[in-house]
Amino acid sequence: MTKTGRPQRADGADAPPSPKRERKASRSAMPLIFDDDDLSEELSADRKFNWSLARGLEILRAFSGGDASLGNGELAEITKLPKPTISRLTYTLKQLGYLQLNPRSGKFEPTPAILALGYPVMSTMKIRMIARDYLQQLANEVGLTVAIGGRDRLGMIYVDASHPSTMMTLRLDVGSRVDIATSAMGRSFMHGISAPERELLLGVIEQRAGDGWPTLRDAIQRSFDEIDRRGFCIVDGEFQEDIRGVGVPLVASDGGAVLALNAAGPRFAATLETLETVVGPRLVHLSRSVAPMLNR
Amino acid sequence: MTKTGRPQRADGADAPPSPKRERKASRSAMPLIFDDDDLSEELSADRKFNWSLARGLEILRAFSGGDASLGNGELAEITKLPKPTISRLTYTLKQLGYLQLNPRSGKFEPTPAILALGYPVMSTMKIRMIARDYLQQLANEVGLTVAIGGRDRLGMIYVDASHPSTMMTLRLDVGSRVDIATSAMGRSFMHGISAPERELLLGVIEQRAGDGWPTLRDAIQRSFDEIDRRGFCIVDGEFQEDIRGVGVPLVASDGGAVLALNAAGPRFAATLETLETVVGPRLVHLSRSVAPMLNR
DNA sequence: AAGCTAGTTTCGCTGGGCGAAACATGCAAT
DNA sequence: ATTGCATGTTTCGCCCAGCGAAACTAGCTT
Repeated sequence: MTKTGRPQRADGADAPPSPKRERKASRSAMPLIFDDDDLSEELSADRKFNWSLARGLEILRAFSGGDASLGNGELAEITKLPKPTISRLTYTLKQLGYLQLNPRSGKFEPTPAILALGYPVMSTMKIRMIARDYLQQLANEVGLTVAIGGRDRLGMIYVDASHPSTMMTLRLDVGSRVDIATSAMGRSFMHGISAPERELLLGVIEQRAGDGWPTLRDAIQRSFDEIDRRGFCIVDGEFQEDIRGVGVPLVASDGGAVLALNAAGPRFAATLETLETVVGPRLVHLSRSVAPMLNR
Repeated sequence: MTKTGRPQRADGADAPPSPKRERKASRSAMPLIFDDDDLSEELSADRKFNWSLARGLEILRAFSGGDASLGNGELAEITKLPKPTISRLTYTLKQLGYLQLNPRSGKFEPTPAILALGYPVMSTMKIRMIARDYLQQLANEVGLTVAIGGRDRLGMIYVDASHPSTMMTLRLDVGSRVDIATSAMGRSFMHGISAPERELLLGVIEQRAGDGWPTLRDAIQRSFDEIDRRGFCIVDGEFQEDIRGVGVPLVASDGGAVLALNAAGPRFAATLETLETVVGPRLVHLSRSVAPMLNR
């Protein structure tokens, strides 16, 4: 506290008109961006870190909250940034074509231009070329969504997803995000990374879990054990009520990229037994066959 | 020129050690970002525009050039920004998880986290929910890739794409970019927007086309005429040798969002006659059926 | 007309961001 | 080793781009 970001306009006295609110930490503290993060803060006072860029990107992320369009006020609310700052950053993003102003509502909405940013990720991931057809085939056979995901903060992002032709609901597509701690995919990913990285992640997850940590920790541990034992883990209803899924780590043979595979769907789409006896082993097999091709 | 961005460290004389290179325009001029753009510059001296954010995003865009990974030097090359600036911005993007350093090559590569930025676009576009099945059905029937696209600078970005089950090559997926001036989709889009917007765009395209403009202009005009006459246009080999496609504007009945549909593939996948008699009319029909549902 | 909500603009301050230059590092060729 | 080159990072001091409190404007609602 005490260390305010920028002072208000100069005046005679120290703080004449507005000593009222506590003045939330600004600039130097910046807890906001990493509300949901890991390696987290103490970028503060980092001469190399560019906050303007970080803040602008945080605005784009704000739309992941589920609202199709957001006004400057709402964005200020979500990001905890002061209104004039939001105003300028949204203006910039609009000029660059990443946001457009919906004239009817006076709110901003993200534009297709943003998708262009993600395209390099998709197009250069060898794994997508390699595994595409297998994913689709497996999805059709088992009647579940089969996906590949990589980590983003405390979530897993689908980089590829195949839906069975029958499934019309639960369309989690490329770019979808599932929780790293309570999903089969997330736990499989954590199993695949190095011990130090894993500890770091678990530390942040613990912090965020609060009281629920002991339960969550045990559940995660059980998933790890499952993977040790038979290569895959099953999570039933933890990530989302009525959703169950199987996860498998996907680690390049040379230790390069770490990803994870999953197959998931609504409970009625698969019995636990099917997941154990059919889907799990199939996923493990898939992971084993494509892992060697991941090497750089 | 002459107006340099920032002076170098203070010294006695005006420019003692390095009056060699011309000092390329910086900061105020900033032609670089909009090399490929439209509404373009003269954001210079705009108190509301945040350059740090713009530059950072430009770095992410640089990966669209086709290189899977880029070093700071290459990025400096591409974006025309000075090396220390690149260094700091890539550092920031790395900290935020959008870039990762490939330890083997020492270069940066984009991460799945970037896909999370685009997800809101995809998930909130009603059109995708509505048109998905139609696209897939049409794709299978005509054996071509069928897609919906929106504009990004001077390109069209696929916001949804369905491939026929038979097509393994030419997988232009979500996030793909095709030229606005030489593709059926791009021309259809231009046909759909308001006259002033269209003129603005054509102005920029003209500039960029240089000598080729008269030819290009006529070709675009012919496409517009086709759309006037029968609702769709066919472009054969202009965007890319050996690719042909059909485009149709997709305009919300209330004049809201403007998008475009296309069906495209390698020449052997469809005769011009098929495009004219079958694919074109089908696309027009599709556009008409979904347009009313686009209203906000 | 008064109140309220949402967003923009003003304004003066200042520290965050900047780039030239120096430094570090890695790899080849001599 | 030494030199040379290429790539990337750090330093350093300058200064203006970006900042936020406060004032203002525009739209609604009461």
